[in-house]
Amino acid sequence: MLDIAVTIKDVAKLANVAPSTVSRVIADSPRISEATKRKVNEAMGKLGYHPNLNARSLASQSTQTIGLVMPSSGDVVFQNPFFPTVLQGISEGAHEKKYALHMTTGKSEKETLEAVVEMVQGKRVDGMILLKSKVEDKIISYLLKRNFPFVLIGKPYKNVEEITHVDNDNFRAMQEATEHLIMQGHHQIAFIGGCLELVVTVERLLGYERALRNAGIELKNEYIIHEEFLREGGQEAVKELMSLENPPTALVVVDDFMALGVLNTLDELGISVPEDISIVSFNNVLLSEMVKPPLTSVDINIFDLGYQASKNLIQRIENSNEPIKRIIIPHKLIERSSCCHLKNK
Amino acid sequence: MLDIAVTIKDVAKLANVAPSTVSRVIADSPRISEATKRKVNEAMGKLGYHPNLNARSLASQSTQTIGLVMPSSGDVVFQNPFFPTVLQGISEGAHEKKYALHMTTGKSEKETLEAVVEMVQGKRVDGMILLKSKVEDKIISYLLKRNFPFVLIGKPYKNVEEITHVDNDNFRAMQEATEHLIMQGHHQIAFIGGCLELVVTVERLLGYERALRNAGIELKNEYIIHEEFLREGGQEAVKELMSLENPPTALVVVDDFMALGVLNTLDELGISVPEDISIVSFNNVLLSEMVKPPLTSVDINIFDLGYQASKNLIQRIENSNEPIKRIIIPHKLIERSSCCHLKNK
DNA sequence: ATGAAAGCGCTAACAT
DNA sequence: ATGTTAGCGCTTTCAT
Repeated sequence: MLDIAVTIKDVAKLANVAPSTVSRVIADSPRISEATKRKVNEAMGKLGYHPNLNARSLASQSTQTIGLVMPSSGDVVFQNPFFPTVLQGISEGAHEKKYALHMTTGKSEKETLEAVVEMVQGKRVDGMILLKSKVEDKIISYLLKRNFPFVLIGKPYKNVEEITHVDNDNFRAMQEATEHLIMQGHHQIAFIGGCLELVVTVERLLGYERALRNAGIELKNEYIIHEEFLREGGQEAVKELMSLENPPTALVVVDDFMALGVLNTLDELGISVPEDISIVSFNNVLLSEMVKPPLTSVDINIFDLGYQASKNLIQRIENSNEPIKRIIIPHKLIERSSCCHLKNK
Repeated sequence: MLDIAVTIKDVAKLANVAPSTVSRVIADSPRISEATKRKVNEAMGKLGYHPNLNARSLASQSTQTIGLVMPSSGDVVFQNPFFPTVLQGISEGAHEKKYALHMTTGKSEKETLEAVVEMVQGKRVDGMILLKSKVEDKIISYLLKRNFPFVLIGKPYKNVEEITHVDNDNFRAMQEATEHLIMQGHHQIAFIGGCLELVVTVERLLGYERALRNAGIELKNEYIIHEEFLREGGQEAVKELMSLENPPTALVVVDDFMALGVLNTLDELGISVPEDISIVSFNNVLLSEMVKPPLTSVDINIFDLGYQASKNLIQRIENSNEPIKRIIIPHKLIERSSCCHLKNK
């Protein structure tokens, strides 16, 4: 590799100043005369100088970089537009403050923790963004113990008061989605959600239950389904659900992609949406308006989740007195054609 | 931030050896006695030592990191599973060799180039992966000029012999897709593709034309459409196409998401797939099997595109004599229900 | 097999 | 306003 490796010394020599002066010009220090600034800048231009960021990071103990752990290859989340969209938001927020992103993957929980330790203690990043919290989260414990800046996207399972996090009000979002169906006359509403170890699932389930209780509707266990699906497993679940003695007339589904799977299964069963059954789903990704019927979906503003995460992380990085925050990103029910009033029988 | 910053010196002191010895143990140098290795490892464990990677990078002139420029927020590619999937592949390949990823975004071409220069000259990365090549690509020129290791995903517009790239045989892939339709009796086949400035579009268009020519079918300009769509623009295009005097009986579409848009427009027009018109699309993302009708789609193995890119980049990084390569990832036509034999009239 | 010492290229006190 | 100098924490000759 061609590498003329121009250093600060070369610039200093050419401009006839000390290396520290060059350093100050780079940092745009106020106490350098305009004259020498010009002189130095000229020299930098001539030599095609670019600072060695490793050296800078080493000396200044800061990297202008945010760390991220990607979901591992096998993870379902990858099939889903959530990850790219939140990444886009994170990237945007970082870019605005001239921060870069540093990412690694972990295939197991153990590997993931190691990756985080390497980033943190290896001093590769100034802060971290966590994409989900697990019930007993070692990464969070680790970061908390070291008092290392991080923000969580989602709601922490514990230590809520000590963790800056950006999240939706998933409880209310789901409550409102359910109420939307109730107002359309539905009483038999089933819940189709993901893994119960994820805090978001728990919150939404609670919101669903609250809406039913408020309306004086009895909760039924058979109406609650947890599936990773996007795949076969879910089909069975839906079939069972629909062959109950009293099948639901409406469904809340926690993800548009899942909803698409449900849609297909219903179609196979000869059940039509929204005539026979109404559906509200979540995320409002592009897909939801392209599918048939277009899905009524709760927009949780995924991009903003990421954007606020990096923005607030950087604030915390640059000011260690920044208080712990909980940032709630607004959601909005987008009505399309997958719901309708229950026909009176 | 709590930071006890254990350094190599602390370990050395505790183990009663010189810092250089510790360094050798970390590098697992063969000329250190097993005894001291044990001693040093023990000391590292006791102190919770982790090497400072910036210091290491500075001293060793290597980062074990791969650079990447993300498509900017506005970019269409973000709406599409291509990016996350290829990223997943890249990440997997990097992870296997213990490389991390470093990413930034650029909002304009100028910013993007600056981001690359910062990574390269700032010595933040050992090599780069480029996600697309433009016709006159300044980034490629820059990397080539500096002789900096990089691999391109896609086909270079020029300097093909000097650039390691991983790509599909897009010409053949599209030729085969078109031939598939021809074998089903279709003669009136339209092409719906993206921006002509992307090399991939050009290649596929050529493959389409070749297939038609080989079959002695006349090419019609009205049958060729270029749209970014996923959105309104495309709808119009499809409507015009279908109101031609001789509308096509089959469509090749370069992307599953686009195909979904087309499907919707056709539905509005009361045209049914595959009865009235057949469709072959590209990418074979999860969506294509969930949509109705399930799409016949060319699987281009997006994950592998990314995986091979990082794998080969790392080979090049670790051995500067590694030859320039062209890696062709196989494609495969996955037949589903969006195509059928043309009914004889 | 191990130690001593000189950098890697930068920042930041401290001097002037 | 600018120069001098001492690190940041590691790797790597060169000694021994």
